[in-house]
Amino acid sequence: MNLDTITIRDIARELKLSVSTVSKALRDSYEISEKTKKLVSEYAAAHNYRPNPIAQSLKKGQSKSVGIVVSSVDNQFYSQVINGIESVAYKEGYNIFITQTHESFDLELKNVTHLTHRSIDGLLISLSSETKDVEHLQALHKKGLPIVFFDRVTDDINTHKVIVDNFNGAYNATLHLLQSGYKRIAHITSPAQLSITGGRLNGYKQALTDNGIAVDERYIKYCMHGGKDFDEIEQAVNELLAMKERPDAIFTASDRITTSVLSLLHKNNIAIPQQVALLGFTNTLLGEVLNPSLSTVVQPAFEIGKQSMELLLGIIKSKHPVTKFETRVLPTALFERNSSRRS
Amino acid sequence: MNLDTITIRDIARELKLSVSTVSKALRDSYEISEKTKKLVSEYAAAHNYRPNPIAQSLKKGQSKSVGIVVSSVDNQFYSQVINGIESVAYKEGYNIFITQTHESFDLELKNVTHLTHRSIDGLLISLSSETKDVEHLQALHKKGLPIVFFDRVTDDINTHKVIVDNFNGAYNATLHLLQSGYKRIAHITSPAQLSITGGRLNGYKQALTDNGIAVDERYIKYCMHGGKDFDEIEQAVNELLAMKERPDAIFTASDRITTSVLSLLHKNNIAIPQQVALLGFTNTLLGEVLNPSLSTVVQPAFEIGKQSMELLLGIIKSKHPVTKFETRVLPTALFERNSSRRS
DNA sequence: ATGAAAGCGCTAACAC
DNA sequence: GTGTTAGCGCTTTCAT
Repeated sequence: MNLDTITIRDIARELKLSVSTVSKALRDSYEISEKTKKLVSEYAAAHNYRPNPIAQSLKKGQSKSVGIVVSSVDNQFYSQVINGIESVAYKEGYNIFITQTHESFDLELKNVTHLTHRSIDGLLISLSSETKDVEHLQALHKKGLPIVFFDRVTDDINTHKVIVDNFNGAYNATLHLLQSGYKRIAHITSPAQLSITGGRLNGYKQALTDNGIAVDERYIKYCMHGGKDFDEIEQAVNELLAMKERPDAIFTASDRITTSVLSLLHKNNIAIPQQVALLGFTNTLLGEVLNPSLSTVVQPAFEIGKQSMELLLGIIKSKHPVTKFETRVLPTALFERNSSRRS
Repeated sequence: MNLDTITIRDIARELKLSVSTVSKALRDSYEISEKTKKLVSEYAAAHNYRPNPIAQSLKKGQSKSVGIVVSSVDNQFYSQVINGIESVAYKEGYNIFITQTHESFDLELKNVTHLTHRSIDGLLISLSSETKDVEHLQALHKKGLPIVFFDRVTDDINTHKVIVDNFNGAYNATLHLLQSGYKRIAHITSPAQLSITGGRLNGYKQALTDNGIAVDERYIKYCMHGGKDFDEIEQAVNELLAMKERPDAIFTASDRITTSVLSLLHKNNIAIPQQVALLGFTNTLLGEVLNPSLSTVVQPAFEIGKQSMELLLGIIKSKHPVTKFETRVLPTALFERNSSRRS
């Protein structure tokens, strides 16, 4: 739809000037007399002129917009990250476009393609849980599109990244469960190819071995769709509950998985933490008021978004190609509540 | 950024054809021979040609994109609505841009302006809680921008709307509290100017008077920022708790308010429902596992999004200006759980 | 200080 | 069946 009724051409015609003079006057060029500038800007204001950003983008190849790709905004962690991104974007006059992959590689590809073709100046992305191959992003990166990864990153592309200390977050969480007296600690996590999975898994394993407990692979369950499918989480929980040596605690590795496991334990009438304790990564604001109050590993989501956008703007605004990149690792916070109370 | 290295011009040069022939071949025009079409499309595929939608938009004044404006994606209701919108948008080849107002009129204006200037074909919007004047939308509507309102609508613009039956949702909720034995039922709601506020307030009042209970205005609290500010909700709760005739139940009118009130009652060590019962509008998936399990009025959020997008596409695709509009009113569902159990 | 004109990538009248 | 050309709204040399 073309809603901008008045164009630079209209102004030129009315004021008996050329389009270029009007364009320059509007952009406050030194070539134009103050008198003309005043004339033009007043006419423009009076007629509510707005430059057409589509035409500007086409011409300048720059859009003052950045794209965001997350798996789902229906997730406190990502919505908080987005708020952090917005906090710096708006301040700098950038607009953002939010898209969701729903953990699908195809949708990730589609969204990234659409965003880049609508001329974004940069991309902020957390990979879908299906994504194994990042060639689509590699290609864009090589063409010079500024990209910053957060949360779920890839080693295959050298650019800025903002993540949390997944290893220590998981280590401390598992340690807390051990210190609370739990011995058979299960772990339900995302697909192995996700960057976050490895760090959290290793932290969990290390805490066990450091405390003289052997890692039992039967206690480790992967949700291939990153928790998008309630069914796969249910299957994991059911398998754990059916074990002869049933785990006495579950450590969950992502937002959706954590809250879903809580629901499933309720559904199965499992007393928490008496029969099975629960502690997991989640940024829900409701930890305190869940039944029982939920022990959580919380990520500084707003800060992740803020720093990601700052780094992205650094690349966008840089005069020279950026070749030196950094990976920021932020700390997580452990909230010990009743779901992991000493049994 | 211009990332589309290969353009229609490049293809034309390589194949020794004109740009228009290539353009037509790509668009499968009847004027072009099969042989040429094949040649062009194969070359395009081989070189990963993608049309530049910016240029297409500029030319055609059409973008195959729609904009969404909600107060915050950090809200289960809106994120579910968005999923509903996406479900039909993707099927029809449309992309969506999500923006947030954070209940600010200024941000609403800014987002709407940005979206329309980036050439969207239509707008789906739920008003911010600050919005009293809809002139900015009125102007776009008059210029012919297809708009569909959902959730928080306005009477001042005649277009399609998708809402829920707020009156009956609130009536039935209040009735349930009355039937459970509660007598002094407070109501915490959004600002009075929001469309949803009136319906819910009236349903609440009607249920009281139908049951011989006089409406007491001191029991009705408005949160001027729609629950965005935790502080204003806290103040409302504190005022209610400090009353000599303290309410024995609270009926809350929106997602954020409901969960915040639950947190606040916990914080004040109020036994739910023994001291104060709680029931409210919310689309949280965690109702069952809250402490106590939370009685809720749930909206068909996905369906709201789906129908809104269908109606919007109806306007977009219509050959003639649409003048006959409808308002769809969907039912809410009441889930009776422990927070409103008979005391 | 101002204007003419080219061009961003594409589409579509209108030629040939 | 294919090519030429103008133009979407804007910016930007390059003239004047």
